[in-house]
Amino acid sequence: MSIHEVAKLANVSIATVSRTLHNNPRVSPETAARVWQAIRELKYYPNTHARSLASGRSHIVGLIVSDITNPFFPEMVRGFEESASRRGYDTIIASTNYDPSRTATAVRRMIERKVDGVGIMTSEMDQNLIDEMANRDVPMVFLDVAAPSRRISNLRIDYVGGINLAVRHLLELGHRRIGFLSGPFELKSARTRHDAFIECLGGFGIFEDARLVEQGNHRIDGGLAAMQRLLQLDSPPTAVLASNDLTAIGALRGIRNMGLQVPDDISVVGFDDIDLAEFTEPPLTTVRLSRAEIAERALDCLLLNMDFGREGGSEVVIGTNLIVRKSTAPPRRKRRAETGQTITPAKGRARRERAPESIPGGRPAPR
Amino acid sequence: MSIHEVAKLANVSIATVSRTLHNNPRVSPETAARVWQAIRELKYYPNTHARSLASGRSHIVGLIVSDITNPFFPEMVRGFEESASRRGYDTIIASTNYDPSRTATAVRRMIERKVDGVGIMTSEMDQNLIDEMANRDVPMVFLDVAAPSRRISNLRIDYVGGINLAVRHLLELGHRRIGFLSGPFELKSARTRHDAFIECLGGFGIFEDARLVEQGNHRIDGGLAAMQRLLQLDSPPTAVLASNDLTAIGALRGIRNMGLQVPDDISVVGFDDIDLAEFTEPPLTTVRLSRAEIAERALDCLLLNMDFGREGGSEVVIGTNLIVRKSTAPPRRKRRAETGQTITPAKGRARRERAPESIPGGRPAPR
DNA sequence: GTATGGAGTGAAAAGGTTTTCAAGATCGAT
DNA sequence: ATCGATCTTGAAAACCTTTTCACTCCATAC
Repeated sequence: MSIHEVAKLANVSIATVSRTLHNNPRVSPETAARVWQAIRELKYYPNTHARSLASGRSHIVGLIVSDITNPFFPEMVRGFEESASRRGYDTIIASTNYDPSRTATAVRRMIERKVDGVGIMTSEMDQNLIDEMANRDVPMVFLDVAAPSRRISNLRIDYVGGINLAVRHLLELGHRRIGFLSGPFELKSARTRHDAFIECLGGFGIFEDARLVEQGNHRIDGGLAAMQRLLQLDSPPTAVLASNDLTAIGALRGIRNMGLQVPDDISVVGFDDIDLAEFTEPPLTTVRLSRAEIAERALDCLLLNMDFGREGGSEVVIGTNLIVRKSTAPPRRKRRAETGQTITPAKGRARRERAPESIPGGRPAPR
Repeated sequence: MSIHEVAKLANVSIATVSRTLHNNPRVSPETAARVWQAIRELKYYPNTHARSLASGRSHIVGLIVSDITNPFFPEMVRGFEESASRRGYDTIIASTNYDPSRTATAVRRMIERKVDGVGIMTSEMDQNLIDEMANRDVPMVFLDVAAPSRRISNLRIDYVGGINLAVRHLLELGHRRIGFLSGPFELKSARTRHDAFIECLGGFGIFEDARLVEQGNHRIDGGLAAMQRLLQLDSPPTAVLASNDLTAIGALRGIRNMGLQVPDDISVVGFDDIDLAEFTEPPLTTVRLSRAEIAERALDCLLLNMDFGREGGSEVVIGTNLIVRKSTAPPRRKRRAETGQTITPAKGRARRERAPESIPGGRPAPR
């Protein structure tokens, strides 16, 4: 059943039906009413394929993520799909699983579907594939990858700001020996976070100590293992910052496995604020990075670059802020758990940097 | 750039190009070679919209889930997208967020895109919408909703089997007072799981005790609250089975908050085996329900119903199995935590059913 | 009474592919 | 040499919509 039957029933031409469907003001109210009536009567749904073919716009946006199974992504996917839907676009999704061949397939599919834009939320993307799309004038938006260029926008995450907040928070609590649990260095986003950490520490006048950085894999098991290595040091850190929340959760576990307590023995700060962070034991202090905002901005960028043939891509900064929960506290203070459980004394480890000097340029610790 | 340019370059008609693209055996090898060469040379990608329009098949499948943010779904989405992609289909996704209007929109979009099939992984779906699709002969596959019918398949999850395994496991450990943390009864899937539990208990000759069932919301907070209510009972259960893992995780937390230990004071069993279950504290014993399998079978059903115009839908049973981790143990036995922590004695609560009678029809408890 | 202009509508082309039907070429058999 | 069968190819219709252009009315202005 097509526009023709509607036209026949409403006793108009198909052109008029089409115009009516698009609320074109040039069709008279009476005619429009008749047409809508016919549409309802026949339960007519326009054929998007014909539509795309004729108009050249598919009203589909693509979303490529590296691993939808990583808790960071579902919230983003949902936001993206929601935003897109609200603006009249359908979302076709691809989870590449870090596999280049799957990524290539995904790109091919996007091109074949003539997507009106694509969000690329994985940093591991072959330049050839990007070019392939660029050549076809597909607007793209990346997450923290490169400078914007023709029809290519970039969402720049304010890692430095977020990590600064986290580090300052720890410094204010009195920590001086702060460890970092990085992600896998193959991942650009992991490197960026790590570099921000080092830079930030430098900014506070604290020298880098390579032993305090351990590499995880952005998953729980990696965080656990990395934390265990850190705890093996002669003088382990009194606080650690993790490259993402999953890593932090692993760290929480690693610390508990050693018979230590968070935050009394060691403070832990995560990054991302995934849904789960609120529910860890103890609830995780973490740097929040709003996935909904990322999604929304991504769509903004895409639409901007397709609706007006505006050539230049934009760069928009995604802010971060610190969510203080229960996994951070001043160093070396013991306190009783609310449940009344007896506390295991931290097994005698050498500690240093006990002196609560004031933070360079900061205010005194809150307690 | 279209099939025409390829045709011109290869010096054949567009019909031949089309045939070549589909590996139609009636085009001679030499011609085919020439055509492929031209395709490569021009980097030609077929236009799927034209293709869909002409052929009537869109090679798109839809996937409707209730909330992609629920950890149960991402793994399924990934599996679905992967399976679909492997078979040459793109996936358009919709997360309805339990909102009927969003669901309606989703269905409308699916119809307009002329999806070749749709997986409906939310039990809350208006019959009108289903009819709308059925009238258009869209193959559908549901997760545990109704009996199969014309072009509608159903994946039946063996809840009863899984819950039986769990209950038997607990009985064998010596538990007799087993609580149930249900999901919200508005959700059909929650009711199904609850009913299976009651039925199963009956099968083992244990009477239902309504006080041992508390309702959560299939999320962590709901599980926590429900568990707290359960612990308020004069004689709380020695083990609880949760309607899903998130609820179980909440229960874990609720139990710990009361100063009790899992599994020493109370055993907890989850349902689903989400990725996270392996990483809870302690690791969660749970009934595994493979999302990858669900996804794969869903596609199977869909393809079956579209490729051959096979009218009848299928019903396929998705198996479940028990993954025993560390959250279950015999009741009332104290043991020291490996960490050497002092154990808080369970605050003097009345307990019953201590007698380790043998399980009706079961073998003796393993220890 | 004739231009002028705008509003409302329809006819038809265009968009890129699949698919049917027909035709030409080639080959083997008679 | 002719007929028929088989293989290969091309022409053209069909899929459903958007969009341009042109046309008809009708009202207004001169």
